[in-house]
Order: sequence, then C-alpha cells, then structure tokens
Amino acid sequence: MVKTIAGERPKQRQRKGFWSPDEDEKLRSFILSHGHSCWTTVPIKAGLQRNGKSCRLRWINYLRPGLKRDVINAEEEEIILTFHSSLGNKWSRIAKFLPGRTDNEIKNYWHSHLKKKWLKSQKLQHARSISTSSESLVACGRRNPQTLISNHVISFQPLQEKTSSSPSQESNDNNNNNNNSYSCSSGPEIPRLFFSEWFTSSDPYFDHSSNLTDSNHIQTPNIQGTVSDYEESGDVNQFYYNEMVMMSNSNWTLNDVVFGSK
DNA sequence: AACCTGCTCAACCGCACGCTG
DNA sequence: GCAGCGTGCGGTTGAGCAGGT
Repeated sequence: MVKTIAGERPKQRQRKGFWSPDEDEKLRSFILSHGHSCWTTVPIKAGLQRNGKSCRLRWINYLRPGLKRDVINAEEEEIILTFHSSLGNKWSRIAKFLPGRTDNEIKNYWHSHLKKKWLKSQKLQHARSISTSSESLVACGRRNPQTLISNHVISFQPLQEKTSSSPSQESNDNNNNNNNSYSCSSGPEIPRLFFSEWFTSSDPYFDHSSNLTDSNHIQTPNIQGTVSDYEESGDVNQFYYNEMVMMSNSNWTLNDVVFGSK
C-alpha cells in the first residue's frame, strides 16, 4: 500500500480545516470507549475523514477531558514566564506545569500576550545593565548537564553577559540550549535546578524523597513517587498537578524551585 | 458603511526521534 | 545498520473577529 507522509494512509478525501461538532462527537465517543492505541487507525475506526495527526491534535487541544477553557490567569501567566525564562520555547514541558492547559494554548498565549511583555522587560533589563556597567557583571548560573547527569551536582560557571535573546533568536537559542547559555536576571550565584528534571531524574541513587543535606542540592517539597510512577499509571498530569499543589501548600515559590532562591 | 489593521486561536506542516522489522 | 512508520513537538498559517479611521 502506498503511503504518503509517515503514517498517513492515502487520502480518501481527507477533510481539513475546522472540526464540526459531529466530528468532535465521533472522535470523543470513539476515544472514550476504545482509547487511542494507534492514532493512524483512529480516524478509520471512528469513521472520520481526517488523518491521525489531526485527530490527535483535536483530542489533545480541545476534546481531552480536564481542559480549562477559561482565560489564562495571572498566576498561570507567571508560571509561563518563569518556566519560559529557563526552558525556552519548550511549550510541552511548560504545559506540564499547567494542568488543563495545552502546549498549543501556551504557545499562542506567549505569542499574543507575553512576548511583548518579555521584549519590554528585556529592553529594560538591557538599559539597566548598560547604566550599571561599572558594577560587576551579573553572575549567572549555568547548568552543566554532564555534571548534572553524572553526579547530580550542579556546577556553575561565570557567564559572559548575554544582553538579550530576542524572539527572533529564540529558535537559535533553543538549539543552543545544549550549550546551556541561559541568560538570567541578576541574583546570587547559587545552585539552580530545573524542577522537572529534579523529579524526573532516573538515577537510582538519587532519592527524590529524602531531604538532601548536600549543599549542592536544594531542598524541595516532597512528592510521593516519581514522574515515571505516574507515567506507568498513565496519569502524568496528576504528577505535575501534585507538584503544583505541593508547592502551593509549602512556602516554596516557583522562583525558589527554578532559580533556587532558597 | 466600508475599509484597514492588528489580534487571537485552531489547525496544519515539517522535522526529529524512537521503535520495529 | 537501515528503512519505514508512528508519534510528538515547535513553527507557521490563515480565518474570523474587534477596534480604529
């Protein structure tokens, strides 16, 4: 059988564009009763003239239970800004910290609302850094993934001042994330750790539940189990939700966790 | 009222990656 | 090792709408 792009069956007049309520209902009822073991077969079995990708996207972004349909509030906005500053355009990863929000939603919100704010703040920061150039350069922590992986000790190196990474450079910056040249605002040179990585570390010697006393580690609120435990039960969102609840129930803030201010 | 402009958001596209045979 | 496939992700597009002129 000839196939077009990966995974797509030859077109038997596949529909494109906006979904009708009827199509939504077909997809929803099919997935709720049969699941989606293989997206390419979902449209066929559900009687939809769509491709698998389109079905998957529609389910994830619109039909999936538990999605919030209201506007993004100030708290969520702060979370997006905080994680974007450290993760870059990793929308799916940011979305994991916002239960009920999709990566697409966050991406759209960023481009339509936050990008401007971010640009403004960058300009302001840039102007400030010029005016205070006589002061010592801001010491920005920089993750060293190799060290992180090998022994979970986060190393920090003085960072050449990075004026800004404009949105036009965003993709490049992301590509360069392997160089870990994250810029950051001024602050004490203290260990910083990526929250999701903290908990998703698969190192068996890394006890997530223990209170670490190593000065190279920061202490975070404890969550029962690791993300992989939740992955096994197919409820990763619950894990990330627990993370958020745990933080809100403690005196920890996002900044504490992401930027290690404690 | 008509046109223009900017914004929002659902959906598409292309690529990368992991898995499998 | 390689090719093909399925999936997920991030970038981009374009229809619809609102506000301004």
